[in-house]
Amino acid sequence: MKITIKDIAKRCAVSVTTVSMVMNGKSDSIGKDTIERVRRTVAELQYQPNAVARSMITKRTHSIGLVLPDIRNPFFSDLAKGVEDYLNANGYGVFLCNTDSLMDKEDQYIRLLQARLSDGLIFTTQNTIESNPLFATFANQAYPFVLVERYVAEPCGVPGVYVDNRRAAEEICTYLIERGHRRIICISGPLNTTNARHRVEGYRTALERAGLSRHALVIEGNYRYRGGYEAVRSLAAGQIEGVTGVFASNDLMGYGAIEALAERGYSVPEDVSIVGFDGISFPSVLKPQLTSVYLAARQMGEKAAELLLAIIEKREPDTRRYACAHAIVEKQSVRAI
Amino acid sequence: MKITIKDIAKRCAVSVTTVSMVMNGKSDSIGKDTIERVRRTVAELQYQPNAVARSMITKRTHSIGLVLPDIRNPFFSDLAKGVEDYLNANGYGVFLCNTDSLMDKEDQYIRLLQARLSDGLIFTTQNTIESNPLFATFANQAYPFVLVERYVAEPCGVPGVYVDNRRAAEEICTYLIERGHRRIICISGPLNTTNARHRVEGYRTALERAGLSRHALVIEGNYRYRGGYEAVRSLAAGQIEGVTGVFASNDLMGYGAIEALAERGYSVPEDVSIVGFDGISFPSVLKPQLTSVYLAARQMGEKAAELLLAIIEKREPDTRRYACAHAIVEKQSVRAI
DNA sequence: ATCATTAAGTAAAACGTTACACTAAGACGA
DNA sequence: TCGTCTTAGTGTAACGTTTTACTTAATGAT
Repeated sequence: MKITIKDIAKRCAVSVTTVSMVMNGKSDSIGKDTIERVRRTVAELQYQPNAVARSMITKRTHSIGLVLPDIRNPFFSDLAKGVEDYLNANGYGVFLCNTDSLMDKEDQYIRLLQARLSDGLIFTTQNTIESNPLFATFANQAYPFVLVERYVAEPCGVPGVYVDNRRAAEEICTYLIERGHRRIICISGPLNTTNARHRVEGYRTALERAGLSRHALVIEGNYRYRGGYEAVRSLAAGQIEGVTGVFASNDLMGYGAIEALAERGYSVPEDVSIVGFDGISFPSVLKPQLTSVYLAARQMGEKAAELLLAIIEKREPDTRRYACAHAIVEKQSVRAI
Repeated sequence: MKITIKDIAKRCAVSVTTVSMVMNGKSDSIGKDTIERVRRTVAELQYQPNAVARSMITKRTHSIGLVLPDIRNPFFSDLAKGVEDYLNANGYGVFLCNTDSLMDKEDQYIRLLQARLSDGLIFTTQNTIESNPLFATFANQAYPFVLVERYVAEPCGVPGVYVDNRRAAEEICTYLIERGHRRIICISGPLNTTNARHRVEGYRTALERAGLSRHALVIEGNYRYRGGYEAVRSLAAGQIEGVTGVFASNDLMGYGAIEALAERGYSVPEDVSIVGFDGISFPSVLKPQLTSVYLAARQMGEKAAELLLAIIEKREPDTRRYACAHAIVEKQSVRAI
């Protein structure tokens, strides 16, 4: 039999209220010796308050949900580590939810978490957030949640941690242009996500400014290794002819592109230069690694966790948005021509 | 106001019992039309049973804890994905707990999970499990848990998913020996963990059989990139002279070793061959990747989850141990001499 | 006409806490 | 002596379910 607060109360010949107060540090009006007696009994019987019963009253579970496409993507495992570190340090637990970028798995998870056990949600889904009807539900119920690296149409005022994808993409593409590249193609993320669209916009802006718009070519990918590989394979000979630069909307696709390029006889960076986006890191002896826009996934996770906790603890909605800095990190995938 | 079972009952003019029964499919003795009426009202008001209240009675939270050193290590994120996929498909949630290989963080987490919200635990900690007093606690309370890739002294009969580390290590070292290597050193994991010790034993056995014991040299690492790097740096010139083979107890350390070797002027695999252990995977265009013992982390996770669920659902202890297959996968880090 | 059986429910206890509104006893000042 | 304060608590409702044992009305068999 699991031991309960009543057992402690009985042993100490006090009321359960007293024990509860001692346990929760609300012992202003409890005598020194009583406190001591309760403490000793608790230690002796190894009493642990039943958190479920406590949640029943407090309406708090001290756990939150982290919804992301796939923990195996280093970007997300970094992010998850940031979230978990921050929340753990603050007494919260983290529910891990991989959606595999599937809309229904995502919906299912959200409902589950909301109904079940979580005080809030951190969201990094790949899906088109704008169209998700659950958003309205959240807003109505004032259910705390924070977005990471995903946008929603402005009117919503959804709190979150964001990157200036337009600008970052423009910068990294300009970086290629400054190194003499003229024909640059873009492998984008799923175009139903706002962040993918913004990255494409940045790409277009950079080309436009340099008067290279006529060479613009966007191939839609899926943010996966295989997607980058397929994107390059799908190119007609005429489309790839003369291309010296590739902008991949995330690093994983960039690596996939390198593989497909190699199969077609182009080596990186000798024949074609590639830049990526998100800056996931691998053991540094592995080569070639992508020159990329580094996104500080871990810090983003920490910031998101901080924001969510603030919302949960204030018990009122918040619409803050944190911009997350980005920086170009040079590796071995670009050659100046 | 969150809507409750009472609201539904009132609207339908039935008792809460009836609603509860309909919700839980125990509707053998409820009329067709009543069921229909309740269902419609539930859908209409978007009622979701409060899982905390339910847990109060059923003593089940339908969530489990996954305790591991660091989700950013690809071995663990693969494993986590396996765990999560299986459990999610079976209606369970997963609490993610990174211990950073710190004993106190681990203890803290275990207590938290046990008291709080989880029906069981999956354990992949780096720590010396044998000495953890919590083990006794588990056994006494019959708290369901499963170990993955960690051993405990036999008498305990702890259920889990295991690899035959001795044999696998012996095999991969023999693989090196067969390719002509004579002077092979070993970078081990923390020697207070059983799996690290077993891998060292396998290494020693392989050398012994080939009559090479006099060349045996074990340097203790920590299963991290940096640890492998430092291990090689710590070698005296005389110790590294003539070495042509390195057995790293996990891949991350193997990559770290490559970096340190490069700094000392040895290239892999031309001057020194390296084999790893666990077979974590990176985008395949990155080179050189380690020839390693592939461990099927994801399947191990799935199997562990399956085992845990079986234990939880049977409500009785289990001592099954699953052996997990291993296989040598050849990449680019070994040269025959 | 009576009894047993079945179908369709219901009332209330229980789960283990916390929160709220009380109280009893003593001290202190006037 | 009375009234007020303070100290050190206490009793009980409430949280939202599930579970158990019970009820009622209709039906069918004898």
